[in-house]
Amino acid sequence: MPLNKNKIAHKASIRKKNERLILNAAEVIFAAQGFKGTTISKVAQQAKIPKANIYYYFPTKDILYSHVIEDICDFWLQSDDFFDDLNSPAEILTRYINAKMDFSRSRPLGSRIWANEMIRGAQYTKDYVNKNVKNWLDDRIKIIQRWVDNGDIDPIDPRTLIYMIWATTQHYADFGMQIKILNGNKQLSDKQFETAKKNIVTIILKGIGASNNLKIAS
Amino acid sequence: MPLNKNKIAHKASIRKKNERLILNAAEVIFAAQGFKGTTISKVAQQAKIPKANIYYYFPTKDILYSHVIEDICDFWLQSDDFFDDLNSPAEILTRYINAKMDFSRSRPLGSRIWANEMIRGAQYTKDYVNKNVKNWLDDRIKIIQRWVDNGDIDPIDPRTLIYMIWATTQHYADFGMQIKILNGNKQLSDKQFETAKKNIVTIILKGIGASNNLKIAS
DNA sequence: GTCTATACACTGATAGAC
DNA sequence: GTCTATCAGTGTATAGAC
Repeated sequence: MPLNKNKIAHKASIRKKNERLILNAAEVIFAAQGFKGTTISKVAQQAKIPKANIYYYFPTKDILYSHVIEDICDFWLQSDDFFDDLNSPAEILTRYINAKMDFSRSRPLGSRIWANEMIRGAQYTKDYVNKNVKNWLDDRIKIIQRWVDNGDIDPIDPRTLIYMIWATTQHYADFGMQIKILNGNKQLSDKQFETAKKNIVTIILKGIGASNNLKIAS
Repeated sequence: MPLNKNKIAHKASIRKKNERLILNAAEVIFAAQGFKGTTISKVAQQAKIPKANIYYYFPTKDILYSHVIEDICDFWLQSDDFFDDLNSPAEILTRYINAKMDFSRSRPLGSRIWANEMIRGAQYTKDYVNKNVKNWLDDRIKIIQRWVDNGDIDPIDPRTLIYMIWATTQHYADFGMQIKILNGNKQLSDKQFETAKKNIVTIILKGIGASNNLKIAS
C-alpha cells in the first residue's frame, strides 16, 4: 500500500515538473511569436520534450495558452498590492512604480503576452479583465480620489494616472527591443535602468503634486 | 498612340487603386491578428478581392507586410515634427502629446501593428529603427537637453521623458480594448478622451517643471 | 488584369506501440 | 508516462485559362 501511494506521489511530481517545464517554454514562445505564431513543436523544442507529450499534459493549444495567461495573472495579482491607508501617496506610488518597473525587467515575457492579448482584442481574457482587473482598478481609483478630495495631491483623474503608470512601466517590457536598438543595440545597463525608474517616479510625483520634497521646499 | 498611353495610365490607376484597397485591408487584419495570424485569404475577404489577385499585387506575404509597415512609418514621420526653437517647452510638448493622442484615437491600427512588431523583436524593422527612429530621437534628446541646460525645465533624463510620452499616448491605441472593458465595455467618449489628454499634458508638464502656470504662480 | 485549380509544406491533433 | 507514425485541415504560393 505505501508503495502504491509513493508511486502515485511520484507520478504526480513528474506531472508537476513537466507541466512547469512546458509552461515556462510556452511563455517564451508565446511572448516572442504571438498566439498563432506559436506552434506546439516549437514549444516542445524549447521545453526539450517530445511534441506528443505536450498534448498529453495540455490537450489543446488553447488550453495551454489559457494556463500561461492564468500564470501571468496570478503572478501580478499576488504582487500588486501596495495601496493602503497607512502610507502617503508619494510612498505608495513610488513603491508601486518601482515594483512594476522591476517586473518589466525581471519578467518581461508575461507583459508581452498580455500586450499581445489586448491588441488582439482580449479574446481569452475579457472575463478576467471585466472582473479582477476592473475590481482592482475601481478600488485604486477610489483611494486616489480620496487623496484628491483630501488635497493630498492635485485634482487629477485617477484613471488617467493609473493608465499612465501602467503604460510607462510596461513599455520597458513590451518595447524592450526598441529601447535596446535605440540604446545603440545594447540592453539598458543597471545604472540606466535605475535612472529611468528614478525619473519616472520624480516626474509623476511632481506632476500630480505628491512630491514630498516639493511640499517641504515651498 | 494616345490610346496606348491612356491604356497604360488606366492600368496604372487600377494598380494604385487596388494596392491601396489591399494595404488598407491588410492593416486591419495585421493589427487584429498579428503577422502569423494574418492569412492572405482573410486580407482578400476584407479587401473584397480574390485571393490570387493579392498575390498578383504583392508576390509574398512578407512583401505585403513590409509595405504596410512602411506606410505606417511614412505617416508618422511626416506628422511628428513639433520640436522647434521658436516655442516654449510647454507649448511644444503640449502639441506633441495632443497630436500623438489624436493619432491613437483616429488611427490605432498602425500603432498596434508597430507594437506587435516590437514585441516580436523588430524582425522587419530593425534597420528602420536603427536609422530613422534613432535619428529622430537623438535630435529631440538634444533639444530637450538644451532645455535642461538652460534651466527651462527640471534636470530630467530626456530619453526617459520621450519614452514616457510614447508609452502613455500609444497605450490608448494598443490597449484600446482593455480601456474599453475597464470603462464598462464602452469606448471612451470624446469628453473622457479630452479629459485624459488634458490630464496627461498637465501631469507631464508639471512633472518636468515646464508648466507655465506654475512659473507664473510662484 | 482576373480568377480557378492545385501543388506542396506545415500544423493541430490522435492512435497505438512501448 | 513516453514516443513514433500518421491524418485531416489549412496556408502560402503558382500555373495557366480567360
